[in-house]
Amino acid sequence: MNQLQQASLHDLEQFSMFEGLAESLMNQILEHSRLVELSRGQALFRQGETARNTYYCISGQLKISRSTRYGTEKIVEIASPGDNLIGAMLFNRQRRYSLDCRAIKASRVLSVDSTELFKLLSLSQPAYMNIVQELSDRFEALIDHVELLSVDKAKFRVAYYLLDQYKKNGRQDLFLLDSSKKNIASYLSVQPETLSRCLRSFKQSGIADSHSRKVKILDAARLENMANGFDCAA
Amino acid sequence: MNQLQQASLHDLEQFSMFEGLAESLMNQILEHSRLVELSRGQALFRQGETARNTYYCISGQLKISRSTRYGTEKIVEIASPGDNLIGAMLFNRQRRYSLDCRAIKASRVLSVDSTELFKLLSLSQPAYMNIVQELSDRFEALIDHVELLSVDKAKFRVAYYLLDQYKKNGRQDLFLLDSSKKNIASYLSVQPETLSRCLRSFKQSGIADSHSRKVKILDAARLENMANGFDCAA
DNA sequence: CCTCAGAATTGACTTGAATCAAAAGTAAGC
DNA sequence: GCTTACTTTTGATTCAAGTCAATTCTGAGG
Repeated sequence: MNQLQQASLHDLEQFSMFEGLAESLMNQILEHSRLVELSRGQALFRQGETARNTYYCISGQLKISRSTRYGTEKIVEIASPGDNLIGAMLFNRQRRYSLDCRAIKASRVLSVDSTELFKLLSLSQPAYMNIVQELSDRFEALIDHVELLSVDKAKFRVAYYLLDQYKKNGRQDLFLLDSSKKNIASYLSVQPETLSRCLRSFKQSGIADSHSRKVKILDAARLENMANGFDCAA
Repeated sequence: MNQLQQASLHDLEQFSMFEGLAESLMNQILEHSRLVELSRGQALFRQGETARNTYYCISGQLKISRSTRYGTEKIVEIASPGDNLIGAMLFNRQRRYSLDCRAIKASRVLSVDSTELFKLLSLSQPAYMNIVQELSDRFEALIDHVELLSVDKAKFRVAYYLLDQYKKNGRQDLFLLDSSKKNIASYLSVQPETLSRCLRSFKQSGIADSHSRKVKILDAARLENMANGFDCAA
């Protein structure tokens, strides 16, 4: 975990949490910020550790996961540039990280001292709204994930995921999966074998073609049906 | 949905979100509060509706659930007196409720105008910390729930739930389930039949006895093992 | 450009939870 | 206290997903 030079205003500006803040405040935040570089596979923080810093992904990709009491790893989110690392944004009573964070690719991360950050943000009305907004949005995304996990059919979950990625890529027929299938399987709480078989089944029934990380949506309407739990026959 | 008289300071004081606030602020909040009474089965709000109010459970019991796109209902939380109704606490970008809320028993609820509440709370440093704290805690509880749902063995989920209830009841051997088994099954994302069979299996293997809502923990150590994914043979 | 560990696929098999159906038990509201 | 609707239990069956094992593929790093 390599520490770099001081962060710049430009680094801060790309995160919605810092939107609309006075420049003087931004500069104060900057004083408690630094950039951190991670190589592939390196851990940024582990669940249970004292939560000293709040992190934001500048470049690369990181996975945020829970080490379950069953010894397995459940990926809760795959963070890309522009995302804040949710595991580190929370202020639980014990001031400990409740999730693991590890770089999937070589990554650069903005690190801000949590105590100082909250002290500064609490002085500013827009900053306060940003935090509440961010937490609310994250909460809501997690509720959506709970809904997804409550569906017992793997095919529906995979369809929903593909549809989601399709929408995120501006409904381009052709796009790339944002992570390895192993990670996606963990995110969807299915086994990699099951994900593989689902994708094959989509290929056979002409819904979506896939090869390594490339995905081609062939029939968006049917994919949508599948994601909504219809079209069980496919 | 019957509207009652003005709420009192005493009604507000039992919620952690209002802890440590100046009395003048509390009185201002009170001006935008009212009490609402619900009979069994009545809806308080539905997902998609404009989120005008923030609600707190004073008495009774309410279920907070997501109507899934598969047409099923997934209970996210069962709220008891002292809980705020999480579905109504969020400020998502669309200002809409993202969950359903319905009374399980006849209930009394404190309703506060969201816009005014946030305006008032944002002026106070302790109030700001309370909100962030509350959201963080809720988020973390939801992460725990995601971990639970990621376990595919129903027996482990049920064991975890029983253990959780056991702890919440001060490790008393004998306690009552806080809701119907149908609701608990929905919360655990299993079918009622499966829950029933799990409980029977615990009875047969001498881990926990149960009869209607009464539960008696017979072997807490084995229950803990089961909740942690061991003791598969039982 | 090669090498090699990890990722992905595929097949065979097992298991456990969903589903359907029917009976028994509860408790809410009159 | 009765009635009735709903909840819970139980059994039989089905089928989807996990598991295990073996092979192929891929891409990260030297």
